[in-house]
This record gives sequence, C-alpha cells and structure tokens, in this order.
Amino acid sequence: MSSISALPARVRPTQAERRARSRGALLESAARGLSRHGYSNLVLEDVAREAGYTRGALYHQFKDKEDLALAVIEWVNETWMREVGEPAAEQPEPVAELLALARGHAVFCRRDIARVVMALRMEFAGQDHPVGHETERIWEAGVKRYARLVSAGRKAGSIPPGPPARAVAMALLGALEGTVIALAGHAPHDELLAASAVAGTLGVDCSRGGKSETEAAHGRPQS
Amino acid sequence: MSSISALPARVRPTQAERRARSRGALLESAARGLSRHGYSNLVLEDVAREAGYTRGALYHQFKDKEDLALAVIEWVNETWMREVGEPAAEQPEPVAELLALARGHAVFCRRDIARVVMALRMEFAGQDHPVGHETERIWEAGVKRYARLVSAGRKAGSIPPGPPARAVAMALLGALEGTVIALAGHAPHDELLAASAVAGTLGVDCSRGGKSETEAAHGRPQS
DNA sequence: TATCATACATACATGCATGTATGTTCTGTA
DNA sequence: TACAGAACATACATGCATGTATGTATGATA
Repeated sequence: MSSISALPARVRPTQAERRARSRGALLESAARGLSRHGYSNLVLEDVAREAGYTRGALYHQFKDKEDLALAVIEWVNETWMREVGEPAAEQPEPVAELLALARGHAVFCRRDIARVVMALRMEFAGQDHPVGHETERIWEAGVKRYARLVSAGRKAGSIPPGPPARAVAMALLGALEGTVIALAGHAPHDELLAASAVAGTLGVDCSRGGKSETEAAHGRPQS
Repeated sequence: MSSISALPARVRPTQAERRARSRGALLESAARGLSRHGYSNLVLEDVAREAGYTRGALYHQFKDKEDLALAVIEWVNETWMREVGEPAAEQPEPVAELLALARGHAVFCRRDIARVVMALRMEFAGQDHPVGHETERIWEAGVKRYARLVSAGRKAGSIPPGPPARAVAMALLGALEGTVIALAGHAPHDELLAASAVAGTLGVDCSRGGKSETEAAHGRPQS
C-alpha cells in the first residue's frame, strides 16, 4: 500500500541539495553570530550547533574562520544590493535616491544580520586583516556612491553647498548606520528617523511626512 | 637662613606619585587599546608595554581585565562629563543644548579614546556582562537626558512633533555617534556635520552656517 | 640602619578556541 | 552489489591569553 509513485521520490536529497542546505544554514547562523558577538568572540562550535551541525560540517564547507566570515560578508552584501541598493537606484533624483537608501537600509537592518558589516568594520578598523579589508571595500563603495549623489544633487541645486562631498558622504553613512543600530527593532520609527538624519546631514528639508517603504509596499500604513 | 625644609626634595618620587603615574599611563594605554581593538581583542601585555610596564604592574593596579575596562569606562565618562556634558548644560534652550552636545561630542571624539564606550557597547550588546551593563548604563543616561530635552523643546515649540521622545533620543545618540566615528580625524567638518545630523533628526532647520539659537527659538510649524 | 610594605618584573599553570586528523554514514555510479 | 567519494561527526594537538605565584628593587618608618 505504500504509494511510492506519486511524487518524484524526494525521500533522499541529492548531495548538491545537502551541501547547499547545510551551507545556507551555516551562513545564516554565522551571520547572526557575527552581528551579535563580532568576529573574535564568535565561537564556531556555537555557530555549527545553532545550525544543527558540528564543527566538522563547518570545516568541510569553509576553509577556516576567516573564509566563513568572508562568505558571510559577501552573502549579506549581495542581499543588501538586491533589496536596497538596486531598488534605490531607480529613483530619478539624487535626493530621492539618498532618502530611498536611508529608508531601505533601515528596513533592511530590522533583521539582525544587517549589523554584520558595521560590527566587523568597527572591530577591524585600522587593522591589516582580510576581513577588515573586505568590509572597508564595501564601506568605500558606499562612500563613493553617496558622494556621487551628493555632487549630482548640488549641481542640480537640490542639495545646498557645504563640506566636501566625500566628507558629507561619510557622515551620511555614519549617521545612517548609527541611527538604525540605535533603533534596532523599533519599527516603524527607524525608517522615518533614518531619513531625517540623512536629510539633516544633507541640509535639505527632511519632509517628515514622506511615505514609508513598508507603507508603500503594502499600500497602506502598517498596523 | 635657607632652611633645608623649604622644598620637599623632589629627587625621588613618592610612592603615591609612582602609583598615580603608572595607573594613569596604564589607563590611557588601555583606553587607546579598547577603542582600537575592543575588549576581547585587547591584549594586556600590549597595554602594559605601550605604557612602559609589564603585565605585573597592571595586575598590581587592577584586579583583572574586567576591572581595568570598568576603570577606563569610568575615566572616559568623567572626562566626557567635564568637557562636554556640563558645558552644554549651561545652554538656556533645549535645542541649543542638544546642538552644543553634538558639537562638543564631535570635538571630544577627535581623540581616539572617545570611541571606547561606543565600541564596548556594540561588543557587549545583548550580553550579560558587567562591562556591557556599565556601557548600557551610560547609554541609558544619555538617552534619558536627550529625551528630556526633546520633550522640553517640543513643549516650548522649538522642536516639531514627531515620534516618541525616547525613540528620537536614541536616534539622536546613534546618529551622533555614527557621524563622529565615520568622520574620525576629519576636522573641522565633523563638528558641523554632527550638528546637522542632530538637527535633521530633531526636525529643526539646521541653519548650516551660523548660530541657530535665535532661529531655533522661534520654532517652526510642522512641514 | 634595620625592617616592612609597596611597586613592579619574571615564571608558571590553566582554560579555551582553533585547526587537523581520523572515523562513520550516506549518495552516486558501475 | 560493490566501490569511490562526499557529507558529516569525533578525537586529538597546538597556540595564545589570562590569571597566579614567586622574586626583586624601591620608598616609608622605626
């Protein structure tokens, strides 16, 4: 009576699926651990256990702790690009794109994994370490993007003159990161206040009443 | 007539002076180390060496690593209070005090030791550790002070309505810390941009160039 | 001057996390 | 079915930082 025929016999997972599944679970667990404990405080045995494995599985998928951290960074950065960076790039105006980045980043950072890059950047600041270099590279890319937008906005007249665009860009990123970290888990105010901080740093009127991203996504204010 | 007892023969330092001198050197070295490497990455042998001593001197002055960190926190906090907190309290208007805090904190953070509290707060966030509790206590005191000022400013009409005062206060602290860390060593723009971020989060016109006290006192209807 | 306590330096012991080596179960293929 | 290799688990070895115990020199006190 055992009906084996109906579905394509998913009783045994293929090895590629096993590998991908365990790798994903380990990456997610490591991301949580990194954002909570940082790099040197991260205990690989805890990472593996929270993912449902042991350190053996971890060392089978990743060369060492550093390799794991770099993979986490790449994974988080790709997720950020897809969910925040690329959508914001569709805004026609520099100021609109900057505010979209702020709101999107705030929403993104409601998941604890988002603190990874910020935490690692602080931990390895001024150090000569591959993980530090990678986080610095991502940060520098952000600074460049923000600086380009600031310059464009000033040329268009939508952003008043002020300190050098690069300094403003660094301040923007810093204020944004600081705001969303301080407000972690305090939705929905995180989105509004992140946009306000960015607007203030830019020197533009913040237009407090702008529609929130969650609001826009759901079509109505969240309850 | 020149008596022998005129000057206390300063050829040999008294033991109290020795103790105070070495303790100060160790505290300063530890503060630098903590702001650069965090707590768990801090190597006590390096701390002692940079101060001109060995670990023996350190363990003679402080019970253990935790005791050293707590002493550093207390020392930094006292310095901050004297140089930033108390001078800003003399401002008559809430908005002026908030902006004075922002500018003063930016100047204060030009010394690398200022990152200590922020770095430790991030490292021990959500942990059950005495160092984390102490940094959290300092943070909470800051939030309370900022929230009080926000409420007072709103009652006076110089700060427009918005999210709850406590949420705004946390955002203010986060944006301020993030800005000054991102702009570490980029004087003089750090001061201006820190004030701008705070003004933006508050929702007041930041008036980039000059003193904003008079304008902020008039207040502004909600945009 | 003799003695003690303090301010340090040196030497030793411990724990903990990483990395590696080995063993076991499962999957793909002949 | 048999075998090769991947996906893991277990066991072992190493390094490194902390903390403690011990030793030494300097200032205080009689």
